[in-house]
Amino acid sequence: MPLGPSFPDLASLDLFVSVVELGSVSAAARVHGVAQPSASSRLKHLERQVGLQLLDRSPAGTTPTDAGIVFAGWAEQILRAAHELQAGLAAFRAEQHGRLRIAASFTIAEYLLPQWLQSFSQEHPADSVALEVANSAHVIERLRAGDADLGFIETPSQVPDLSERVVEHDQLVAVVAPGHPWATRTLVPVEALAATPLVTREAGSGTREALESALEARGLTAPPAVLELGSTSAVRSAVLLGNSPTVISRLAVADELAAGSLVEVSIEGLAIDRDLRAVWAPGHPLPPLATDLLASIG
Amino acid sequence: MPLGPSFPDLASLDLFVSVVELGSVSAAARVHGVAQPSASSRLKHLERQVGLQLLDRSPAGTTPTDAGIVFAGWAEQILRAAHELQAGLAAFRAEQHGRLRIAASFTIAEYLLPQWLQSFSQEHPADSVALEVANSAHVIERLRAGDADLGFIETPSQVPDLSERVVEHDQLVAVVAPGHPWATRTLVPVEALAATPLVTREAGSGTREALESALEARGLTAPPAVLELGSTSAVRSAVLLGNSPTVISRLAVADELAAGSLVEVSIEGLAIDRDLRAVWAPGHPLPPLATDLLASIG
DNA sequence: TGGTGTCATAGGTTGAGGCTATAACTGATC
DNA sequence: GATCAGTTATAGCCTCAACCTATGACACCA
Repeated sequence: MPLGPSFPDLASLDLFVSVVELGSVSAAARVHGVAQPSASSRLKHLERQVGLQLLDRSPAGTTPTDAGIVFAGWAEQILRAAHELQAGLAAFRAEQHGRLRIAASFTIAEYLLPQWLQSFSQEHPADSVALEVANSAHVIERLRAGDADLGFIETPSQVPDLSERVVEHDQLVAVVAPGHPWATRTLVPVEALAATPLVTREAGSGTREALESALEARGLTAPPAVLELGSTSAVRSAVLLGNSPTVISRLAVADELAAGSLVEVSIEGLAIDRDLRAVWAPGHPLPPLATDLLASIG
Repeated sequence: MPLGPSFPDLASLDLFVSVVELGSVSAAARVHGVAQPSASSRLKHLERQVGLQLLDRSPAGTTPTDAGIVFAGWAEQILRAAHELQAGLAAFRAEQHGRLRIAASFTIAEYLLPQWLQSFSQEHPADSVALEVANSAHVIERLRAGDADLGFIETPSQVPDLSERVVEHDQLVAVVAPGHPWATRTLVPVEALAATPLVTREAGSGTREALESALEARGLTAPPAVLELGSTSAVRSAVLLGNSPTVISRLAVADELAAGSLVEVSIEGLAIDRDLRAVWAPGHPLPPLATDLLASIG
């Protein structure tokens, strides 16, 4: 569902947060490279858009109202996500020209990497990171060929010839809409899952593969996909409307599960854990930048 | 630090995600209430801004490229935060006219409530929620006066005359910049903290109070504040630049800690836990909407 | 071989938002 | 107390970005 027609501008939110931080419209205007009257008018427009008084202005400076303080917190969440996108974008654009070349699988690139990249770029403003996204097999290829310094993959098996370190843990989980009959059951048998058509994300087919092999290990075949979609929010709408479950990386639906807009279903005897691992070629010694990145991931 | 000058528009990101979901520029244009050529040109502009080809167009429809898939995932994170802000905003505007009147403390309103409100408004599109933000004492007042149906507070002590339920757990943590000497120490004594000037957020003074009373319990007085700031990102910059620690709600810095842009410091013998609690007047029976909300919080 | 869908281009119009210049006010300093 | 450096708001002008309608080119299905 689209955003409201008069939703505030990213630039205005950014400007507003700067005003709260700096205590002055003029100072914020300077930081943003615009004239003070422009900033002033943008802020007035912002307040009219949201229908709240956000700032107390005085000839001595500007401070947020109570509503403004809370609003600034909410706006910061948006801006944080925006900065992460910006960091990811820079890495995408850098392609082969980066000082540190990363190849990552889809899931990792979407949900983990932006945060890493953003904090990395804050600590190493001079060094650019190049990002390439591909399935796990291709990531390994790139490392072997020396076209990437550091890879991130999600395959369950170990890779010979490569050094590795587990950096994160993921699970495939079954989720349904809150109104679905499964939502209230404590345990659903595997057979029921295998017999139910699924909505699938089907971007990196790594998740699909993992589901299939887990079911085959129990002598079952994976259920047919009733729909294959290209984005998480498409999956979410389809699950909500279509009454079908989906099996998807927990990372992709962590927020929905926390908010309760999707419900996790325990499948009896089916736990698909997978380690997300950093990998690199032991021949080429790991560049210092890569070591720094791995260290900051924790 | 401000966003880049040519950062994509929220509306364009929203449009792009819709295209990925629907597989068609025309369909996305319809959903967004704009003409197809406008959508087409906005998307082309978006691709020029980010410097990447995001879509494969054909007379049969439009599908995202690999980069487009990942980009859509990043964009969805921004849009999620935007929708949360929108839900919070609606609650702010509703003031006294909402069917469910909530009064919440600053920390809860900033970091927890938007997510709850968003999933709630999806499940109850007809019912509006009114939000008022105040310190914990004032929240209790509003409940007693019957001006609010449900309150959320963060005071450590129990409140007589009110029913309550713990909904979340919070901690005050000490954090420093990654380069700070404390960042590598395993344990810092309380006395060192009490002797060090702090940067503080100082929005809801609940956090300040909690720190003071915890220190006083050990016979210490709280350190002077070297700076009092109005927003989390202001605190973050001050901590990074000024080499001072801060003591702040873990909720407020959870993302920074995860990304490694701030580092948590364990203070010896100082653990300030506090329960975040929903409270309501037992006299007035809890409205069904409030029950639903509490249930979805989990 | 229409018909219905897709997307792109062209041309014209409008309005939002920017800038400069100025005014009104506060608080600190001399 | 007067001046100076700081703050924000208003007025007027201008430009360019973004929209819409109309049209064209191409693909797929019946």
